[in-house]
Amino acid sequence: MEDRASPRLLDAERLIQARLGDRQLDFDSMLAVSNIYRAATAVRRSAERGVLAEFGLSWGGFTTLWVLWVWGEMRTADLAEECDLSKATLTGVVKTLEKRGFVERRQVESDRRRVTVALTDAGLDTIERLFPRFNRYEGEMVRELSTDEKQALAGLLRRVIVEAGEA
Amino acid sequence: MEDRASPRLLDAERLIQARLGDRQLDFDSMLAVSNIYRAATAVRRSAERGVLAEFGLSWGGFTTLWVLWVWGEMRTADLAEECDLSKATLTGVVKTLEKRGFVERRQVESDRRRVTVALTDAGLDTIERLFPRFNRYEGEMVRELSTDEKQALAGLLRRVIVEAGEA
DNA sequence: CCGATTCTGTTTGGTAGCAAACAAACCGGA
DNA sequence: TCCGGTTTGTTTGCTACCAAACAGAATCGG
Repeated sequence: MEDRASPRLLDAERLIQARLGDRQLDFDSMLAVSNIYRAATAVRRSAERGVLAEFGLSWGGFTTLWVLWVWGEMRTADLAEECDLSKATLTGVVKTLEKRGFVERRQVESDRRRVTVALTDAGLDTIERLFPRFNRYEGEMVRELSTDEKQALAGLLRRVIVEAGEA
Repeated sequence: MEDRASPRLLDAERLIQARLGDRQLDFDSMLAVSNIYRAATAVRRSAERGVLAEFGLSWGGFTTLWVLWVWGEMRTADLAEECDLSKATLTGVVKTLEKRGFVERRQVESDRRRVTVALTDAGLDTIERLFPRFNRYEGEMVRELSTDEKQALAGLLRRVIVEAGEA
């Protein structure tokens, strides 16, 4: 019942419960939220040290390439929105990707305030080679879960995203 | 059925599916992993802009205070481990918390390489006032979920943490 | 046209985060 | 006693990330 792959509680959780057990607190919500954060950190770290390191990309850099691949050339503001980054952060990420030769900036003729970002040939080649490997890695991160469980997880998280996104 | 609180897919997910639908990919795993990350970002951002901003604390700073509150005075290495940060990062976080007067470093007599970190009175006062509010905020982040769903979410994530933590 | 306002992306100034290099302290064997 | 090897926390050098301030460009009212 308490096997390695599916412990009822992590050790840390057990200790916290023991130390704070008599205080009045919303333990279920606390575990849900803190596990969201811990899982995200674990997943990101694992990806950056594994498949992304081989391509010299950070999580944010990968996300940006991925979005440009899916959506094509985009205005800076839309790209930031889609990558879930502030436009200030995106400026930096794009700068790094430009240095690596993966993307290029293009001035918009009709409105010279605007800038679009597009994949270069090298960037396209990279994301096309990288994405299948990244997707396989994603599968490994959740390989303990059945298809139904993956969908349930994504669905539960979706409701948290909607809720937290508004607050 | 497709109400705001519980959409089957986010808009972005729908678009990605439309654009990549004919490629061979593990869509379930992709959605699970990317929603983990998006949810964590949303939760962290919301907390930092809300309750944590009032106390001038980042997510990492809060975590550190919380761990010290639960566990008491700790060696640097154990604190980093428990906060899920590298020891290099922890040095910086502790430095910031020291500036704010929330924690203090103590040289260990028996082994002068070692340093422990402990809450100051101000730090203790802060975390005792902050934690109940933070916990209430956590409840709001997942208020759309029933108790069973919160536990299911935490349990599914726990298995991802174990898996990703090893890879 | 012209001035005020709005919009867009970048810069600034700060914290956070990591890996790798580092220095100091400890330890163990000769 | 001394000399390698190990452990511990910090420093260094880098990217990422944000909010707020900013500057240039567009736009709209008159």
